[in-house]
Amino acid sequence: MENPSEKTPAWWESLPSWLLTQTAHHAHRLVGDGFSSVGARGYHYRLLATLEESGPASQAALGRRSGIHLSDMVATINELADGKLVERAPDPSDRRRNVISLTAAGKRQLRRLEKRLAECQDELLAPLSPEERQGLTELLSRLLDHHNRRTGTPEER
Amino acid sequence: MENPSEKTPAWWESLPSWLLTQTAHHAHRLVGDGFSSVGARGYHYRLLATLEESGPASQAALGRRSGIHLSDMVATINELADGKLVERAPDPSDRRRNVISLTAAGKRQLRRLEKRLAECQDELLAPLSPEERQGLTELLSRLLDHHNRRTGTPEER
DNA sequence: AATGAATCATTAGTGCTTCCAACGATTCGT
DNA sequence: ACGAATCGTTGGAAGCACTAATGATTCATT
Repeated sequence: MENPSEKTPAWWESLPSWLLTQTAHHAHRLVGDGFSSVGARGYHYRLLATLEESGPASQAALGRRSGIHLSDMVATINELADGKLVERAPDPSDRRRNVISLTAAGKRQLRRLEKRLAECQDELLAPLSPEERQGLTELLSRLLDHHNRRTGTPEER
Repeated sequence: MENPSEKTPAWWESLPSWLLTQTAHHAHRLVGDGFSSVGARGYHYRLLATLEESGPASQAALGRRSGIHLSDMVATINELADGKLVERAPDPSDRRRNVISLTAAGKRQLRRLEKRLAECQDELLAPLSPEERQGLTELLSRLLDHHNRRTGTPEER
């Protein structure tokens, strides 16, 4: 949707689902640009952040904790390992597994990404007052929780 | 993100950009399912709705008004024309153009889609009170407006 | 201990939406 | 009449999420 130049008073533009997806599109673009300005993308950040807070772990475990699909972990780790941000070593205690761990460079990259991310939040919410920001966050949390319960985390197993 | 089964207390999950994109993901899924239950998708709805409120027009004009990229209009119109929901006729006054118009069947389909769409809004906002729904809508509108001004509608020409 | 079930890493491929680049054909501006 | 702009079309890219299949390894049950 690069060019809504001609007056576009489409009535559907006031639907919550539209407002939500379009605003999210802007958010996604902001964050994506922020990440790519340091040569990364969303999956990279999520994996690095998960690694820091879980410590070294197998790809499958990291996938579960970060919400990244097993099959996408492979490429993500490959890319990060190419840049020496992450290390992949076989697990001696379980030869099916690789143990992934964060390098010092990876930690530095993570700091950069966190900084960008914080800037993006501010840019995203620029027109809102602090109270409004908190209100929005709370409403969205409730919605997300509700829908995650219904579909996302089926409490499986 | 099908499987966040293992406790996933990732701290980034409280960031507005995350809440926004994830909630939007649910919204998108809800609406997409609603549409596909009558054999359509988002672009179909947007084009049909735009056609009804603008009347017959060229593909380029419809693209501008609906926010659908020129290159995506082709496939969208092909699909709708296959189902006789829309008609594509050469414009005698400008041989570069096609004139696209809505058929009776297209109008009926539009009514169906609007119905689904309304149902989806309700499902999407289920956990919120009427006041909260309005508050959310207003906050999102402000955000969207702000960002559209900065990037979306460059007031070009 | 043996066997079937589950887990792990990997490859390959799908879908959706948005966008870009390029192309001929046609029309417009000057 | 000329170059510039517009129109339709094709083909491709990216990001995110997900599906299916495979071989290797480990686990759980009898």
